[in-house]
Amino acid sequence: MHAVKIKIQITSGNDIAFGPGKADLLEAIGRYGSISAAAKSMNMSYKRAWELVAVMNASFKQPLVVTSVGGSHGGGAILTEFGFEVLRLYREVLAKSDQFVLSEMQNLLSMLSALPNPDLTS
Amino acid sequence: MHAVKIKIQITSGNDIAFGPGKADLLEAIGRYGSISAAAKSMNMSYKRAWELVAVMNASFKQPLVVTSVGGSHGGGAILTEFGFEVLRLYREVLAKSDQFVLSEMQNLLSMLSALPNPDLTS
DNA sequence: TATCGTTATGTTATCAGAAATATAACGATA
DNA sequence: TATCGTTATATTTCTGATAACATAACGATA
Repeated sequence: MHAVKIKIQITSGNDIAFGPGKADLLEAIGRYGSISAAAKSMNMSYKRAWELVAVMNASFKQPLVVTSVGGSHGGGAILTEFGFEVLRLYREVLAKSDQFVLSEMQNLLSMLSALPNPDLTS
Repeated sequence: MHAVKIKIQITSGNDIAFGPGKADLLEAIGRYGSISAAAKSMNMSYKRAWELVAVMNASFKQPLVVTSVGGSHGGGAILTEFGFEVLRLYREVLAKSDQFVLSEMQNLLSMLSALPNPDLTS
């Protein structure tokens, strides 16, 4: 029905150092140990995932993901301790912020019409 | 340099009842007394502005903007008391949230590399 | 009753960002 | 030393959101 969507991005210069998409990707990389598998799991192209990782790594003091190429399984990617910590902190701030914003938003929400508009995409 | 960008949208069913763009538009309509003048001031097309107004008005219990067509000056649009109040509340929540998020974000920000990446769009 | 600037709404064109495709390099292991 | 799945990267194609364009209706006022 009604919802409050909050999006928090950390920008660094011209590019987005971290945000919701990168957080999800990081989590998937942690789970699968591979950029390509992570990308596939969220059906994102490998190329895009690789680019996001590159920006992240370049934006922070330490790499969040380290990759290795070649080898019997072709290579892989692992989430560093640092990366894991960034993810944890981001998620934590997001959860707190969600709660904060939602509580602050109550009076505004009460001004919305009870029923949403009909969906016209048919 | 580094910044935290926070975006708060209120969704209602499938469409976005309110958000940063609509807030700016509302403010401009209040200032200019016309959708077309407001649109022009933020160089947005009249059509787009009109659509945003339509969604807003349909999403809330009362209209935020009332329009009149024809007449010596062609017509116009005014921000209702209700619309003004929605705008005020939204801006208030946004400011508070900005502050909250920024303070919660400090440790994460300290993990960013000091210098942003070079801009490659040249 | 002609004018004028605005609201209201449909149609077409454009373009940036994303997807799709292609290809090279890599190196453990069998 | 051939294989295989992955990283790494360039190029081409597609698409969906938006801009641009067009047009009708409206009505106070002069």
